[in-house]
Amino acid sequence: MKFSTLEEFGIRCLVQIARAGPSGALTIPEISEREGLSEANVAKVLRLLRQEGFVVASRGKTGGYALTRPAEEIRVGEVIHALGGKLYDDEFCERHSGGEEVCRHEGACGIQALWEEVQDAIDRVLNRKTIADLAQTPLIRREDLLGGRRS
Amino acid sequence: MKFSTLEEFGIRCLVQIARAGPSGALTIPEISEREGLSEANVAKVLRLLRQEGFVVASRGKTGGYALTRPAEEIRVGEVIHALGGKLYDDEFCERHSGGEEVCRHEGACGIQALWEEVQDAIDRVLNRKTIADLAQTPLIRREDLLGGRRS
DNA sequence: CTGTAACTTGACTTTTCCGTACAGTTTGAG
DNA sequence: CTCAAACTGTACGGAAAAGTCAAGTTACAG
Ligand code: FES
Ligand code: FES
Repeated sequence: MKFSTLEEFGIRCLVQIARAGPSGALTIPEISEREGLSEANVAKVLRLLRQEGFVVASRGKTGGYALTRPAEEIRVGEVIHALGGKLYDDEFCERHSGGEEVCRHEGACGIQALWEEVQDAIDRVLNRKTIADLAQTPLIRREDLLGGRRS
Repeated sequence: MKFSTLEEFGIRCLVQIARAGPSGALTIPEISEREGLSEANVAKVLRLLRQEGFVVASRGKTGGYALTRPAEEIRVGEVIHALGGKLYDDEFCERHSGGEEVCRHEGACGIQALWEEVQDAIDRVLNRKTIADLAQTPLIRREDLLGGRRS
């Protein structure tokens, strides 16, 4: 299983904006440069984030994107959910018309139960992390990792 | 995020074979009919399952697929892992050449840590379920669900 | 005012993933 | 021996995702 690029890049962009400070903002070129993505691609992701209400854009020469809420209040799960949909939705079982009645709507499908369990496990992890948690990196420097022992 | 169809169908096929009993086997047309998938697609999935060592095929007029191990010993996580790869692998960070050193190999990347956490949560759920668990459905009948209260 | 730097939008191209088709090989029943 | 029923492998076409491009709008600096 894997995340879509929209989901991943969405998180990355929000984290970068969060690092600009509580009332700071970043432009598309800035985010592009810092995250190593093309400007066009960043623009596409940010458009979705704006439509979903996570960021606001100001136009013009001094424009940029800013968070609509404090980074501490944006749960990662929200973003993933808004950008990527669910693993198991209500239509899921409808798409299978297998010959066995038991795997349709009889409520006794092991696959269905397992999928929901996985979805819950993922959501639990994603919902207890916020963008702020990801934004405040420990900022370990290479020197600390290598030569921290002596000298 | 979502599972690939190979991952899902792989599980479904193994569950069907498991229901044929410990030493039973099923043919492609049988699985196809029971699971509601095309025969060509079932064949494709089973080929991978065979190459990964989960099933053995016997050819000829009385052929079919059987499990190589008891269903109780096949963990769902194994199958997903063999068919779909990992959410976060070692090359993951190499694919990002962002401008910030901190999100490359400095060991202080919040995204990387989160992804691993999600991967672990998924694996925990998938590894405590076996194909046998999914194969033995409670077989709840519609009457039990509706009129179990009286009469 | 004017020009530049930024956001906005839709369409387009590329890539990847799925499902299917088909031509082959094997095996056992009759 | 013959043939039908099964597996095996490759190759093709469509659909969805991912990424790109170009033309337009907005707003501030100067
Ligand atoms: S009933 Fe939904 S997957 Fe089986
Ligand atoms: S995602 Fe790997 S270092 Fe940031």
